[in-house]
Amino acid sequence: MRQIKHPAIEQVELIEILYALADPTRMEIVVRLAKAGRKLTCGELDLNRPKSSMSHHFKILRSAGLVETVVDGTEHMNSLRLAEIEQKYPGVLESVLKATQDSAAPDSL
Amino acid sequence: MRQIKHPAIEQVELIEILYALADPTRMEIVVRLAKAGRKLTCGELDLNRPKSSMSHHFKILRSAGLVETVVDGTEHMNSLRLAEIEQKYPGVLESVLKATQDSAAPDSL
DNA sequence: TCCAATGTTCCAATATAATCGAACATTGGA
DNA sequence: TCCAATGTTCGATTATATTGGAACATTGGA
Repeated sequence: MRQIKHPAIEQVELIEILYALADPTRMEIVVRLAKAGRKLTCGELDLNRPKSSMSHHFKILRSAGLVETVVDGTEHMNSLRLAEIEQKYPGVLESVLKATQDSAAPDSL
Repeated sequence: MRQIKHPAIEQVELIEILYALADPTRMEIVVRLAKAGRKLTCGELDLNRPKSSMSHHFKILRSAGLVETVVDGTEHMNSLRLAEIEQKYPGVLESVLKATQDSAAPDSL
């Protein structure tokens, strides 16, 4: 397998995006990718879970169209398809990311 | 049971909202409530499913904080908690609703 | 060529969710 | 008081998702 297949933005479904985000592990991955603003390997995204579990979640994130993975040697570099998704579903992903920022350790709680 | 309990907006979790929306039946309910712009009974929202199934989905929509139900005689009037959710999670619900409008039977496909 | 590193795939086990018939609760009206 | 209407709850069944160990594939370097 040289490179990994991803759905074209045309066939990305809103409900699949919502489903993919509706899991704490996957949400965490998405949030970290957004914060990083650069491609991250699965290893860098370590969430203290077995490789097979992480791979499972990445598969769902990819098939939902949220994450793009490019193979680089033995590593897989992951990034958010933020711009594409914003264009097709304006505000959806951005508002979700914004909401996670706001609720994450605010000044006073 | 006189009236039904709902979570306060403070305890409404983003991930619960996403989970609740990530189901075709529930998404359909939410979209119809949004389009109606008024309170609807479960009956008016008929999606050709048994009462017990509908009740199950409404329970999830309520516990996620998306839907408010007030008892009126033998009927249960349902409405979207759009304003509250918009205030807590700006853009999330609105952008999702917008996305469903845009993709629903556009002029050319 | 051999090997370590990075992920994926396979598989089985467990957990969670959806479905829906039947019984139940509540209400308002005849 | 009885009954029909509207939903909820219960319980069982089925379907779908998550989890993680083990084996596998690919790559680059020693």
